[in-house]
Amino acid sequence: MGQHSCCNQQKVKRGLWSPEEDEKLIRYITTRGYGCWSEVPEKAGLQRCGKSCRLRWINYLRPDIRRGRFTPEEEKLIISLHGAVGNRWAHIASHLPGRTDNEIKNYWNSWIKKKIRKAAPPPATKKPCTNDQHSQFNSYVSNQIDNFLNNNQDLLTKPPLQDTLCSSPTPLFMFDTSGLPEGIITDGNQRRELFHDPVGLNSETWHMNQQEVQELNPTASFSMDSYYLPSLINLESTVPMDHQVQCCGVTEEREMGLECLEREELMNVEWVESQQCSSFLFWDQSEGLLCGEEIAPASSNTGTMLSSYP
DNA sequence: AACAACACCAACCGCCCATTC
DNA sequence: AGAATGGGCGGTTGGTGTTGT
Repeated sequence: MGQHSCCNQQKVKRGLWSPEEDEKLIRYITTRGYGCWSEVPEKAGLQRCGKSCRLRWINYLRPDIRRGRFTPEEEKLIISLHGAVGNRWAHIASHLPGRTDNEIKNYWNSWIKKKIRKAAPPPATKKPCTNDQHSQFNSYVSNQIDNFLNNNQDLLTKPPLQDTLCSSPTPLFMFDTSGLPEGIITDGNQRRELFHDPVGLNSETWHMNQQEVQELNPTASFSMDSYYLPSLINLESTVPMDHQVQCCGVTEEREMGLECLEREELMNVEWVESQQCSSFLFWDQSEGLLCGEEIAPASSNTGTMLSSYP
């Protein structure tokens, strides 16, 4: 297919938008709304392609855009979400009201570049990888862990957690959840994963999502009766004994989303500490990074740092 | 003060997918 | 059914501002 027809026109202007163009686009959108973007340029009197107009509006002009530096809370949320879903910028952006996918992507890329530049050579004891993809992915996850640790120094002073997180010889993998309907999946005899949209998270949302799951798959089952810390509950009851599960938390109180993952059995778990927390990263001995976030209400006294040893 | 290197980020590109014809 | 179209998304580029020498 190639380029969009709207962008084939020779007369379309490219490059930075002038204040006059912005004004035209704002005036048009605020009075007429946006339906068909390909019609916008002509009707708004702009020498741009519709796609360019759409991008300009979404990434810069719309009134609910939140500009300025990312707050530490936003940074941590991005880290968590990126750990859970990877480069799905639009998905991540949907969890940060007022932020655009482009902004988050730019932030992440410049941040990664910075980290890579600063990164030390990999330790010699690191398990060799079988292929380039594996290597790239391990490096990628290691960066995430590194970043998370850098941003949570105060939480990572406990030797067991710090040691196991930083020096684990285990190759890291992440479950591929792409292609699964957001909200959930269950497959009966393998691992079950539950996801639900954190936007506007509340018990109604949670129960509504359970209902949606049931509609999607009548065999789906739910072990929690509350949306509080379902991941921990499920991990504790479902990860196999010979698996190592670790969790580090973020104590900032904030509303966050939830990526919840269930495993069949979880034994031999040691709750290292109990304190309030709202964000977690989970590792599994064989699977690596499992998921990136968790939610806990301010009043919760559930545990935050979890580690277990085979 | 001048230049180079770096960092940031707006904008574009190209691909994919859903919808329409 | 299949081509055309439009919207959305992630990757990339290039201009500009900032920092370092």
